Amino acid sequence: MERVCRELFRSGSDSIRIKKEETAVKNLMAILEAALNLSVKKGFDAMSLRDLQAESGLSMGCLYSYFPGKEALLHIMQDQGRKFVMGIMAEALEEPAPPEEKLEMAIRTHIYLSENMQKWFYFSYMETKNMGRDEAKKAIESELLTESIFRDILEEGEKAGVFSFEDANLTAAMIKAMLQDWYLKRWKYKNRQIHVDEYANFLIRFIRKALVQP
Amino acid sequence: MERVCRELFRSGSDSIRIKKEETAVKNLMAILEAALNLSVKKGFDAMSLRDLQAESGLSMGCLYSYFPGKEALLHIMQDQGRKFVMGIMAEALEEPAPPEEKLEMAIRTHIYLSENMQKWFYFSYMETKNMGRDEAKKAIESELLTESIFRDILEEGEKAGVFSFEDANLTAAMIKAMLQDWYLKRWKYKNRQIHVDEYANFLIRFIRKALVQP
DNA sequence: GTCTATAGCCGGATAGAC
DNA sequence: GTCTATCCGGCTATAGAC
Repeated sequence: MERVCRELFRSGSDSIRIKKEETAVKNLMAILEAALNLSVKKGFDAMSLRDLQAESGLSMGCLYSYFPGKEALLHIMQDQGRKFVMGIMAEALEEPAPPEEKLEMAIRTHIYLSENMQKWFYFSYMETKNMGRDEAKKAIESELLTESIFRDILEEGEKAGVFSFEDANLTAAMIKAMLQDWYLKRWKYKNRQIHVDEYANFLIRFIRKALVQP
Repeated sequence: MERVCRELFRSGSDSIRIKKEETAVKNLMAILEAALNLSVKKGFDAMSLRDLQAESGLSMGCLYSYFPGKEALLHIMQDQGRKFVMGIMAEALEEPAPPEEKLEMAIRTHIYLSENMQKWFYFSYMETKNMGRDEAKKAIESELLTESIFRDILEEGEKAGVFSFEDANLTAAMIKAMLQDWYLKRWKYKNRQIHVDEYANFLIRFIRKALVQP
């Protein structure tokens, strides 16, 4: 969280009117944390800036020296989160490896990442539709990029003769759908006391079974 | 749609102040259709009653003689839709059949139902979090009920020796996640020109592969 | 049954004191 | 850098004419 906020400050967004890095980062953290909590609880639209003021411990006027308006805040949250997530995914997959290992690595990385950033993933998914055309486009591109990571691994595996499937696109889409269930239906898995390791292990085996020739 | 609205009228909800069935049903259809369209486009919260007035062709005052307030409208939409969907699913699965056929029947019914009622399914999923405690509970129960339909079929199949899997609950959850992708990511499948039959056929084979012993 | 007009409130945004 | 006070527009909801 601190890493994200520091980067946001240093990116030199002219909407931040604060000069001192330490105070800026500290308050940005309070703001984004509060906004995420409230958005997940009641939805970004339903969250008023007065709610945000109370939850973050800052005043109305102070909020506005960190972002120029409510809509801009939504974009900041989406953008910064996306950059961070994409960075982690790319980092995890940069070393070459055989397709089976790479698939497992990609699945595990995504699940553990969405475990640690569960609120952001949930928020990002649910609020995509409320964004303007250009921002919605970025969200879609991001979804397709993640999906293409899996599609590429599948195709590599097919060439190498270790995977067999009908349609790489559809298979990748199904993998993505199953990954998303982990952060979208968290209440369900919590109630059933399914731990993240259990979910990841199950999913890897489930997918592997579907990837072999009958 | 007409069927749902007529039933809503006849259920004798005292919030409907209109006496003549034909006018009531006609207007209810206009209202629910408009509300669904607007909710899907911009979200239920962001839809104002003035939007609804314009889209439905009725006046502000008239709207209020069909439902007592905006929040009540949300509940009506959720409730009526849920009743209808559950009725169809139960109807489709009432006849006994071997587990393999039953599984296919359940998957197809759900996919084609969510194809025909795509907007309602999308709306219902996205707006669950905005509802009060009691209504949210009903939505969760409904999700678990659908899931249990699949879990029961899986367990029947395991006893009969035709299916083999690690965990019935998790497997059912994964099936549900893949069914949901069809109506949640409709833009994706539309762009790729994946027809509903293609999706259903693919999914059935994909799941079947994951249900056999390696 | 349906309409228009209006009450009353709440949210986003800003000005300017400290 | 942060606060309080205030403006203004849009929202839900209702009253009462037709």
